[in-house]
Amino acid sequence: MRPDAGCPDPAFADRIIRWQRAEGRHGLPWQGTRDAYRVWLSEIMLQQTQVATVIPYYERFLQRFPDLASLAAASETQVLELWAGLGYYARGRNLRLAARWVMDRHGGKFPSRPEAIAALPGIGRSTAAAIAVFAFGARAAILDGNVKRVLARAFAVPGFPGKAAVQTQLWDLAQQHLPLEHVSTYTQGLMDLGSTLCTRTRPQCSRCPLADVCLALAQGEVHRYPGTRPPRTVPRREARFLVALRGDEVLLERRPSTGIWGGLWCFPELPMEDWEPAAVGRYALELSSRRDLEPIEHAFTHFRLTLHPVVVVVAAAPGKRVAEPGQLWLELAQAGGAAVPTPVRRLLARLERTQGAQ
DNA sequence: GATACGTGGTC
DNA sequence: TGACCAAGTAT
Repeated sequence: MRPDAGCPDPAFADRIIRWQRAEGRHGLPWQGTRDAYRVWLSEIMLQQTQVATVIPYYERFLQRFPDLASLAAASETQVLELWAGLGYYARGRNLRLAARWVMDRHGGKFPSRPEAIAALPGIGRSTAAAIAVFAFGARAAILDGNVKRVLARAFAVPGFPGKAAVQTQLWDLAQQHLPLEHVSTYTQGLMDLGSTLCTRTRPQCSRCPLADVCLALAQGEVHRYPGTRPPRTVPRREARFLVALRGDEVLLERRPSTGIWGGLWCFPELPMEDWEPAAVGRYALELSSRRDLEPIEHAFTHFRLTLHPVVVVVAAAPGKRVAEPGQLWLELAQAGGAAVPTPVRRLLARLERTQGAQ
């Protein structure tokens, strides 16, 4: 690699490129293609989500929606059925919206300039750069969790990367050290380094290609970088789930697109106290029996939720077979494939077992 | 600038 | 058990 004014230290990139070729990951399902649709899909699924979790979702999604046009033609619920369990459901909703945007405004051709890519919903600076690099061979810097950790250690950048000032420094470093050539190998190498050697706990510095130049290692303070998040108290919330059974069917309701589990189908949420009038009034149910289930604990990043399911058995009303808009009577046997969040899926599976046993 | 947004793995 | 966090973005 020849010296370059735009790259103050080509040797840094060189170490990573050589290491990636010899020791990096090469067989991941989204590698070995420059199909922008596949690259894009993988980058969205990989946001805040580990590789091992993504792989089966990625394969299933591609089988069902093999190209951008098929995704653009899908309903939101169809997309969310394949996203269910992966989390951060705005990613799935935005993926579909972006596909329609590309069909309508770019004639079905995925944009190649990072600025145009970043204009699509669900795509920020880092994801846009990753797509531009891997699908179009662009020269652009990414900054994901792996890269933040590698750069914070290599250049001993103090502070929590969630803070804007720290993040700005890391973006500058990422931009400055971009090589002129082999950008995709370099980019993949940075991520591979962060995920296999330069890990949060127990980094394997003895095998690291940056060991000679890493400032954190020279200080003997690798564990201090990157800075840790300031402590936060996790609030607790409670919610009551109405599990309405009618024969072998259960009532689900589509959640608003804002807020937790947006756009997914879920048990209707009722007030914790005095829930029966709401159940009767809002859902026009005639309750013939009721039974409390064991509370369910569900932990999110930003709060803890205790769910209190109450099972009510509803008389089959021949005149009311059709659900209201936004409501759905689903056969328990079909629950496994529905666009429902994980705790709902678990509860549906439990119901199917107990109902089937009766 | 701070917070909302999921789930599963790790220690 | 609980804290922390992973191929971040939107508001």
